[in-house]
Amino acid sequence: MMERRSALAALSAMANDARLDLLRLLLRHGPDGMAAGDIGRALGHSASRLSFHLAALEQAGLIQSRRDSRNMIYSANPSGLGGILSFLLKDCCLDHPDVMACCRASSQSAGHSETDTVDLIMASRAS
Amino acid sequence: MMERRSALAALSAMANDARLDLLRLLLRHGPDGMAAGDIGRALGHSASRLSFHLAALEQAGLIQSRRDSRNMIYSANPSGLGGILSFLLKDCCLDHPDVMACCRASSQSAGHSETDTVDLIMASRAS
DNA sequence: ATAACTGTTCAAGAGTTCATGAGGTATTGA
DNA sequence: TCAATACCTCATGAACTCTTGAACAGTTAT
Repeated sequence: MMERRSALAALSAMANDARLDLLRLLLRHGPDGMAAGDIGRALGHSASRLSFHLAALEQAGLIQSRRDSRNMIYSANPSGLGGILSFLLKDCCLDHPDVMACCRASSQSAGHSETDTVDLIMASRAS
Repeated sequence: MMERRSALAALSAMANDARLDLLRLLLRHGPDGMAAGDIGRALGHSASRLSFHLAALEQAGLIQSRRDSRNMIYSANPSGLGGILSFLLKDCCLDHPDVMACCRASSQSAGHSETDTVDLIMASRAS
C-alpha cells in the first residue's frame, strides 16, 4: 500500500500542467523512455524548466531516469502511477460505490472504441 | 469526460494534507454529510482554516454544501471524485496495462477482507 | 431587541512554487 | 586538449498557498 505521504507527494507532482503533460508523454513512450532533449523539443520547454519538472516527478516516484552516454533517458514508473491510483480507489475513496458509479458514468461520454477499463470495473462489481 | 482543467483543479485540491482528511471524512459520512462545526471538532481545525479548505474542495467540485438553519452541511460529491479517477485511468494513464498491473499489485499488500475493486479491474482485463 | 451561536471573509505575514537566465558538470568527437 | 553537446544547478523575483486572528453576516433563542 502506498503511504499517505507518498500519495500526497504524487498528487502534488501531478497537480501541474507541465508535469501532467510530461507524464502522459512518457507513458506513451513506454519503458524505452525519451531523452530529456527530445522531451523538451516535443513540449517546447526550456532546459532548466524541463529539468525542474522532471526532478519533481522523479522525486515523487512517478518517473525514473538513467544515463545513456550524453543523454538522460526518462521513463514513466508504472508502479508509482499504479500506487497513487490504488490509493485513491481504496484508501481515499474506500471503494465507495457512488464514486465508482460516477467514475463509470463520466467515462461513457468520452466515446472509446475499445473495451473500457472503467466499464469493466463496474461490470465486475455488479457480479 | 472530465476536462483537463477541472482535473488539474481537483488534483490541486487533493494535494493537501488537510483537504485529503476532509475528503475522506466526508466520504465516510455519505450524502447526509456533516456540519462544518462537527468537522472542525473532528479534525481539530480552526474555523477559518476549515472554511478555507472546504471552499477549495467545493470550488474544485469535490464536495458540496447546503445550509441547515445555522449549520452549513458539507458532503462529498461522488461525481467529482469519480471524474478525477476516470481522468487518471483513461485520459492520463490511457488504460496502460503496466500501470493497471502495478495498481493491483500495490493493493494486495493492504490486506482487505472483502472483495477488492482493484483486483476486479485486473480480473476483468484478463478475460 | 439583544445575545449567543455558526460560519464566512478579510488582511497580514510566512513559506512554497515556478520561470528565467547564467553558469556548471559530464560525455563525446575532432 | 579543445570545442561541442546534453543536461543540471543555482540565484532571483514574481506569483501563489496557507495560517492566524479580527471583523463581519446570517440564524436562532430569550
